[in-house]
Amino acid sequence: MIVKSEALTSRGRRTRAALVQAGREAFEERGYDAVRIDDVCARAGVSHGTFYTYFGSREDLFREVAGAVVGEMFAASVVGTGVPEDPYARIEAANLLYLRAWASNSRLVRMLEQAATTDEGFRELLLELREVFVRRGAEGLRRLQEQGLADPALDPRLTAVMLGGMVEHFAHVWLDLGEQADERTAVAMLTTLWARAIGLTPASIGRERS
Amino acid sequence: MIVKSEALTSRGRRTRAALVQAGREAFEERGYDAVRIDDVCARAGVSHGTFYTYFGSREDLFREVAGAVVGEMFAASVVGTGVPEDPYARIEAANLLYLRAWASNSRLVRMLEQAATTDEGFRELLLELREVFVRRGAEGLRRLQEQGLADPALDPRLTAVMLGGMVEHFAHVWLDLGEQADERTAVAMLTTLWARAIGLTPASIGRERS
Amino acid sequence: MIVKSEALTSRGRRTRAALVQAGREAFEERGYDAVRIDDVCARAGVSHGTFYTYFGSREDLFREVAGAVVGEMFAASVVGTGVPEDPYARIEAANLLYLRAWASNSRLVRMLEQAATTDEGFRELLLELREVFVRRGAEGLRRLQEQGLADPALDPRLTAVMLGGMVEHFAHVWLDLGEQADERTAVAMLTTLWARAIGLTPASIGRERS
Amino acid sequence: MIVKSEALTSRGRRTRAALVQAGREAFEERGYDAVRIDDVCARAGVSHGTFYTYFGSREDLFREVAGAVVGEMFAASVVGTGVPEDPYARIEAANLLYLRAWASNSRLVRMLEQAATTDEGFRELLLELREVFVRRGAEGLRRLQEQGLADPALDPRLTAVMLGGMVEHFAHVWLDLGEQADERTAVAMLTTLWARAIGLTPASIGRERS
DNA sequence: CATGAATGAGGATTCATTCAT
DNA sequence: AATGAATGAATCCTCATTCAT
Repeated sequence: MIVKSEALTSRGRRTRAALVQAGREAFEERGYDAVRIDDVCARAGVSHGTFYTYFGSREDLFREVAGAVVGEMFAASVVGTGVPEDPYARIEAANLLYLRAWASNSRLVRMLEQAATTDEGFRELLLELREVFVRRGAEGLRRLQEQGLADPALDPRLTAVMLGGMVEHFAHVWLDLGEQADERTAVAMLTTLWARAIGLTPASIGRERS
Repeated sequence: MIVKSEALTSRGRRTRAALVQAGREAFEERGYDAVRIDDVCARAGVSHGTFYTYFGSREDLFREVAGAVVGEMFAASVVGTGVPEDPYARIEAANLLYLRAWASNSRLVRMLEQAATTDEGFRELLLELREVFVRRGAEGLRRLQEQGLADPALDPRLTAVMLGGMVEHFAHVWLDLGEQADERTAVAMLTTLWARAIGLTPASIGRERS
Repeated sequence: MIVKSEALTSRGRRTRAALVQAGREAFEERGYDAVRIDDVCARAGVSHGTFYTYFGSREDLFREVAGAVVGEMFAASVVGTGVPEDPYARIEAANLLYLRAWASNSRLVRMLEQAATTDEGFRELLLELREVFVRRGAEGLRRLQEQGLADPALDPRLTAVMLGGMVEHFAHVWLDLGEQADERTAVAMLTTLWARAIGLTPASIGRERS
Repeated sequence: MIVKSEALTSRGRRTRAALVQAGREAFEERGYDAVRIDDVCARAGVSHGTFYTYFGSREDLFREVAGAVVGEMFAASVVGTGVPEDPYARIEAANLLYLRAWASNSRLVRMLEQAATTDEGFRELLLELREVFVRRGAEGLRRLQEQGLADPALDPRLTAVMLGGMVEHFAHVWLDLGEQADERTAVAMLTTLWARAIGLTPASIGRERS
């Protein structure tokens, strides 16, 4: 079902936003299947009837929440101004953003993964999300290859999938499974492994620890 | 309450095994929350009353299934006889086993991850599973470092977590999300990235494509 | 509580009429119990809050619609000018009007019947409706009996109830249940059966097929 | 959904029958739309969960009830042994059965009519029910025509539809709408009208009041 | 041991109705 | 007059679990 959102008064918009926010928190805390619609309503301070004014089902709400999360991750992944010139530093900056983006939404993304196994729409959203990060990684590598700074034999996409996966997965074991590490060390390590894996040339690597 | 196999007649043992098998298939196909006890019983060809002769709840059954899966993965992760001497080939062999082990149980492991967010017992099982692979990776790296074949500055455990995560995660995107790659290429790529990341010395890398 | 038209502005009268019309269509199409107040409002192009400005409930609305339908049927049942002198032709003309009147409101009349099982008010309206047709039929028969053209032994009311029922019921099976017949044939047949049943004398019947 | 009825134990059969009986009474008393599943369960003395062991929905239950009613009407419509030889008496006997069959199930048949407007399955059941009575009437007429006792010009089916409708409809107004008449008078009247309408020859009619 | 009938807590959903704007 | 957001009573339906046979 299509999420209802057209033509709302400001009061309506507020209520709707409260439901989305409450839903997001509930999903985070309890996981998709444990969330009861009445929980969300109680959290948002509305009656359960009101829920159905804005959403047709829990899935509808999750669609909305997932969309918002993906949007935020897109926004967060954009390397802002002041990109360093040094390739190594650039990889490091990207990894920091990458790690944070996935870490701060770890639970919801995994719920999206779960939903994707059942629902085609969620699957597409998930693939779209991954694609953004994969593409960014692949393009970064291609640029380095063109500059003669990285191994030209590597397939950019597959490399990006694998190394990106390393970052994503680390975000998960780090935050969800309690693997001990401080962020600085983690990012440094991920960057070292990434840089070496793509064969970033010694000239750059030389600056690694300076 | 799980009735253990030991106390059962052979008929009982057969029924129990049928339930575990049916449960495993059902979990694989539909995901934890979507599995109804009746589904499992129908698949096993027993009445739902019988289920409670052997298991106290769906969670009990899943515990059993998860235990079996983890056991299989342990077994599968053991590099058998005829380990190559060449470090690169050894990494490659390990990666192949690693990839296959995770790929063939991807769905169930992710269910275990999900269950781990709620249930302490499952969390421990999951950590135990990961630990086996992390340890194996860390020890391999430590040996290479001792032999002077890998960068001695790398923290073995963290490196193993990250590079192991790369393999695990690739298994997931490859099989569950449809990322295109054939196994041979994937393993070669994972091995290249892994070897370079740990700074496997040129001597070995030189043999990479021979 | 029904707000009557008299106290309304012209805008109000228009809105009210739109609701009645929309309700009539909705009842026709979906049946009493399946009609939601929101359906009616949507069809009338007003918000559901507005409904309660004019009607207190769905039943109120149906009361209005039923009243309008009954009124139309009364009007339609009046044999207009140019009544034929020939008794047979007169019966035929009446049957045609009768058939059309019931056929064109078949669904709503049956809803009224349904409503009548529960609600005394609807029951009275229904009885009133039937009474008009029964009386007309009974009077027609009495006149023929007085003229010596019909069997004087027949009880006029009971005869009218039964033969009128034949027409009503045929209207239903013809239009609602798909019994095949063209209007001309149906009316001819109903008239033949009616005329013979009351023993319309040969003098008249002789003209039947001329 | 298909009604579940296969492979029941005797206890199950008893429970199921209790639900059907309770449903029948509830439908009779309150009408389809007013029947709550819990009402039926309370009446049958079972919990509402049990209802769903045997039926998937209220509609399913009604299907069953309607089927039973139609079956009974079929059985009741069969003119038993000792059929009179006299055509008039035969029509009278048939009308008595006809009237009783429809009168005793008037409410449920009208519910079936209502259901038929929405559901194809119910429509077919209704048409089947009508067809049995229509055919019986048409065949009776055809026999009389062959024996030269009834007007050979009448279309047997259409005549049966119309005169049968007269009986059906009278059953309704008599029992549901309170039209005053005792059964004996009603049957005599229906028979007189029916016999005359088909032009039953004076020879037979002569015996009418003997 | 196995069966399957019965139970009822739990949760989803609808929709008539109210009311502040 | 009209709006549409909010409400919550009323129902439906599922499914884990118990228990007599």
